[in-house]
Amino acid sequence: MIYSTELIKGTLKTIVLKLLADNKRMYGYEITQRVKELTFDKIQISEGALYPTLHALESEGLLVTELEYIGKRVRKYYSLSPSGKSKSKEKLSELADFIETMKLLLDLKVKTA
Amino acid sequence: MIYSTELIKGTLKTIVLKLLADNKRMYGYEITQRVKELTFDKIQISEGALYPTLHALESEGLLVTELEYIGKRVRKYYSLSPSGKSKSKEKLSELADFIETMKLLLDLKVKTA
DNA sequence: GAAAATACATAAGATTCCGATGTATTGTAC
DNA sequence: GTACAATACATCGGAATCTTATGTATTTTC
Repeated sequence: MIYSTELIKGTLKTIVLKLLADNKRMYGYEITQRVKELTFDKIQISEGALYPTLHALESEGLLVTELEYIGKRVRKYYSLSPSGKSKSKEKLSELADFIETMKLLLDLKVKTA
Repeated sequence: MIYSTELIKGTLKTIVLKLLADNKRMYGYEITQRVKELTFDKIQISEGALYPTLHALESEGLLVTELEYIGKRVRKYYSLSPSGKSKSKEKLSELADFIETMKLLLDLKVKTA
């Protein structure tokens, strides 16, 4: 199944913040691949969506960056700032709560972990 | 908790289709109130979002309407067309699947029903 | 050495929602 | 009996966010 794109909207920031909370630092391309992996290709983040989002999170002060050279190629690592860490927790609990609400609202059968 | 608006994006059509699948027919204002009720005020659908969505679903052939007069006031009832019924099921299972995927991706602790 | 993968980025356009505004009727509280 | 809240429809400008396409360049793989 491939999700209709509108469904994924609004969750991208939360996904990015969560991945960075778990992984100390990641670079953009790595994030797209990790999400693809973890979701068995069901969610594929386009670069046109990801990079603007990363830049936005950075300018909000939630992410900090460091450049690294792999050979001649630049790689830009992102990691959470202190405020990014608390924002990450905030966003995650919001999403968890939202999912609970949607389950109630829609009578969804969601399997237990 | 009030959800950040971006989180709700992309689920409105599914919510509407599900409510109509359960309730035979509903009118716009009723939908906003029902959602508010069912979610304990956590999700409040604005009219500026709902009415265009209803019109869109109607022009896609998923909904049919009938006008009714309550005193002098017009009320527009929406109900699912045959294709609306199958679309409703489709959208619901997609959302259920998406929620599963998000749980995996984000390690969310979601309570059992 | 050609193609695929890695790795960044921007930009035009589409979609979708928010917030405000508009109109009108009906119910309620004082 | 009248002001206010609730009911009930609707549209519109603007904001936000994503899609698709494009661009540049390096590195790996076949």
